[in-house]
Amino acid sequence: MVTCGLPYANGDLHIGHLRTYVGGDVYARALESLGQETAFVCGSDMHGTPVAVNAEKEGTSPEEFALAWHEQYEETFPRFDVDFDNYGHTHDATNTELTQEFVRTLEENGHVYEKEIKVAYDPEAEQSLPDRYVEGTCPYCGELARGDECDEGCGRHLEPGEIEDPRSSVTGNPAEYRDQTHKFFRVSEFEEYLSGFLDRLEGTANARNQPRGWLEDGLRDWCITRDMDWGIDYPDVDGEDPTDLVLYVWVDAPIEYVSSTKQYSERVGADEYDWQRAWQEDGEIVHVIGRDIIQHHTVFWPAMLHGVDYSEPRAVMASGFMTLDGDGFSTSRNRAVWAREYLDEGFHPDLLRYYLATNGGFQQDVDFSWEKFRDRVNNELVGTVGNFLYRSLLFAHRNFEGTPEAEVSDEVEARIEEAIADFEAGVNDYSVRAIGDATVELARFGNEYIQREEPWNLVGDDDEAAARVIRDCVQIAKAVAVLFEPVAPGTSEELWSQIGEDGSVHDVTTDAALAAPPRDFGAPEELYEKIEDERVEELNEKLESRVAEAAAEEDAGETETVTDEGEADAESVMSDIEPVADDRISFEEFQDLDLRIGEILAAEPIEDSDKLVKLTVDIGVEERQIVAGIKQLHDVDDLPGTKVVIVANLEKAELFGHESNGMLLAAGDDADLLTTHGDSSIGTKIR
RNA sequence: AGCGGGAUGGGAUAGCCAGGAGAUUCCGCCGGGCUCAUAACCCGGAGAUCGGUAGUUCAAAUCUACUUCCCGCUACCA
Repeated sequence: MVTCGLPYANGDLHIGHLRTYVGGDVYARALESLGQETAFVCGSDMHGTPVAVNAEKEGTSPEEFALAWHEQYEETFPRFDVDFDNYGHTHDATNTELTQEFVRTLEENGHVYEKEIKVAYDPEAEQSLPDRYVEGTCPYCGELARGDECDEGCGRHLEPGEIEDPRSSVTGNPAEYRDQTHKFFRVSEFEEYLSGFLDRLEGTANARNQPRGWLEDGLRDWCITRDMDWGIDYPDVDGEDPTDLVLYVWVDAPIEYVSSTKQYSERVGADEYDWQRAWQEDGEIVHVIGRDIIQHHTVFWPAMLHGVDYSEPRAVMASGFMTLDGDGFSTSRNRAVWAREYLDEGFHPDLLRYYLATNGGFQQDVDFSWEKFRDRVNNELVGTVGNFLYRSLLFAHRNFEGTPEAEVSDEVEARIEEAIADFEAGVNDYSVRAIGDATVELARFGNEYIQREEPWNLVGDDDEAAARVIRDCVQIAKAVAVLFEPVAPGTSEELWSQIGEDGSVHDVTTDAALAAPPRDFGAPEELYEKIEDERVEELNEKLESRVAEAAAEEDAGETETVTDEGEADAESVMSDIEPVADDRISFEEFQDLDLRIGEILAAEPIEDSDKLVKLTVDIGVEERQIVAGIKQLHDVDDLPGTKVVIVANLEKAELFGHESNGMLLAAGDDADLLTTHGDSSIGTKIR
């Protein structure tokens, strides 16, 4: 039983997200290759306040909003060969019913109680304000804080009602507190159980260790209801509806793992896969998640499972995050490589799968850059794996029209067995990386072997010896197809048919790696293609200009329409003037800035852009081309002759295809240009 | 503040749980070979006292304690 953390139906998928899904898919496929009965399920996470709020912003219903994203995910995963046996969503009937059943059982077993708590309420908008929809002053450190946590200041968790001067982060209205009865899950009584559970838990070290500290601090009971419309209704208990609240999103989200398995079971029949056996009897459950949701999968979720007498997870594999050229992905700054963008660029999914699966330990953070991507594809997939396969199979085809009549040597048989053992060890260690590396190392051996045996010198001289060598190489090629299937399902399938095999490599087990290949096959084709340097440059330029453009738009004060986060918006509601940054810079750091007086010589608007203007600026020592987001705010024809202040040593950027070599300083949304009052000459340094 | 993860030749990484010849792989560098193959592949070499200190041990990258520096989490970002 393998599951992947549910994607939250609130935005596009980028390749950082894919790390978890590719990891889960590789792991599930590898289990199947080892002959294990496996179900691999997932679904979209539809509920929660961000979906409700973003739907409202777009003027649509939460259901419609979430479903649109759900459909996109459902379509995207298969394109990366992430092949779930079932992909559902938390709002479907199966999950709604099962979630309510879970909660009813928890109630029956005495794990839930009611408690009156203070809830923030916006009297003007007539709505209650759950979680982070409240902002105010932290009672401990006096910093601006969210309703549930002092995120900027001391980091303390805040109980409802604690925060001072509460305001709605949506409307800015002052909030008041009202008493409301909520349901609480008695997590605290599971402490002992969970402590034992963590001792038994397998998977990555971060997932096993991180929750320990939390447990030692003592668990707080968990409020499992929210006062909003979007979500799964709190179920009837004893025939009565005890509350008109909905369940907290983290209650119904993990239950989707079970629901999705149930749907799979119902589709293929319980003989084929029995969800109840998997979840309530002797199933071995492996959760593959991102490391940000470790707590939910190692504390709340096992407690819930235990509370309803289901099986506990055997392992949690928590992936590290991804960075892009060393910095974090940022959806709001459009600094990301999007899943669909990758495919639109025409890259084979196997290339990214290989990179994500083997570029570092699963729990390690991994950096992505197009350069690194190119290097690994060209050196390892093309140079090592692809080259070995192509040279071997081409040689076999030309000289023997397929697999030569000969026995596999003991050496090669032993080496393939070793690769299978490595593969299996990777599965047992929850190491996606080891699973992938086992095959690449086998191919590396293949290259050494063919080089050492030099069959090209044997042909015509000692055909029998040549036949033996090539027979070995074809066997290695077949083993590569079988063992590389989890990481590279698409190219492995191609390879499988290249060596003349019928059926699908997805259906065979690792035993097939040692079985004889078909006698005849045709000329092979190259499985992997090199990525050229120009291509990498192109991709980097695209990324840079996109980021620069997003930054320029933000500078121009156009963030309102950007759908995500909402937190940036919230701040502007609180106050029109940004507070002065707490972090002071040193005088030396200030001196790093090369600020100069310049004069605009020429200005022309950039086509297709709302606000960008291309300027030629004289900065004394030279003339510079600078692109600035000021078109709407100034009459472009009036700009020449204006003295401005520019940052001369800012790194170059490309915006809308135009190089910008420096930055113009301007104040606020109106792009009020900075200039001088005296007669400082052009090129004067500002200090 | 607490907790988690990390620190390994110039760069990037494996090994650590189950201690054992001065350590993996990829890139880069130097030299050689081969010519079947996608200017690819193979062989050899230079280069690291495995963040630091102290300990356990016949033996420490690996275990223990302390310490420095990065990254993250702390209850809704994969």
